[in-house]
Amino acid sequence: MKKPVSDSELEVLKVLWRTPGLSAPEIVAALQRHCEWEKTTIITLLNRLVGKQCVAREGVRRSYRYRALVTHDECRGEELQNIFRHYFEGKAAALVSYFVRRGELKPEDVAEIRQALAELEEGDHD
Amino acid sequence: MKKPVSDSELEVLKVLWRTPGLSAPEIVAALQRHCEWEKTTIITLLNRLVGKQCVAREGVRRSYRYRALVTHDECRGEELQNIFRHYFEGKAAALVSYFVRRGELKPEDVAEIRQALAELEEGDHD
DNA sequence: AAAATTATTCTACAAATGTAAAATATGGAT
DNA sequence: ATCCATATTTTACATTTGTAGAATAATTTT
Repeated sequence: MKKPVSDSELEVLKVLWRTPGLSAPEIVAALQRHCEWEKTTIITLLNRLVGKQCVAREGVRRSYRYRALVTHDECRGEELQNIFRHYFEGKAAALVSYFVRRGELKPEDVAEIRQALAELEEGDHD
Repeated sequence: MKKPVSDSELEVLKVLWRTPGLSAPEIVAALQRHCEWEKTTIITLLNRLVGKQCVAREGVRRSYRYRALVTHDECRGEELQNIFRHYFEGKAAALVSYFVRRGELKPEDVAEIRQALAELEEGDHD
């Protein structure tokens, strides 16, 4: 059971997914371009991620480097699994139908989904 | 901004979605058929839901009746919106692609999704 | 070397969540 | 009227999350 990544922690992870190997100050800088968090807030989140083994820290004091130990997809997976089990009894189709019902799909989305499904069946032969 | 419903609270809500107007003891009984929670735990959750105005309580002491004030879909919406914004930048197609990539879609799912998309385009003319 | 700057750790604290025991109130049985 | 069973409220307490100030350590500048 992976520890869950909280919403705030996720923001930090996103930075590391984009650019692995950043230092804490670099992460802080990157995040502060878009949000209002204090430096220490961000570092707390970073450390919590290290504690959860979602991020690894390497190097020596004053020049630590961080990189994500969980992938974007893995993380989404965790959360989706959750909502999925709780709300859709694990049925992906129910989830998609849900979006369809709510009219949240734009024409491009529909096209893209069709595309994805088609590719799925491509590789499906035998 | 609706207050979010926690995972445990959700279980209680589910019971009320299935059968509106139950009393606390009835809710307890229903839940205990599937889980291990103590009576007081369940009632705490119920009260928190009332506090969040997700459940209404009516009647007089010793025979209160409860019913959900939020729908299944509304609740899913909240959570999905969230994960959605956080992980898929709000793109439903990205969500579907995700499932496709992970091979989580069974043939029935694919069929169901196609179906749903088709219906969507039906109603779409003009 | 002392001072200033910067990186990192510690400590803090409120709100939310998961979980439930203890206390109390009330209706029904005797 | 008293006691018992049951319904409801209070209180509790650990953990997680969001948020950050205070303290400390290490490096650079003067």
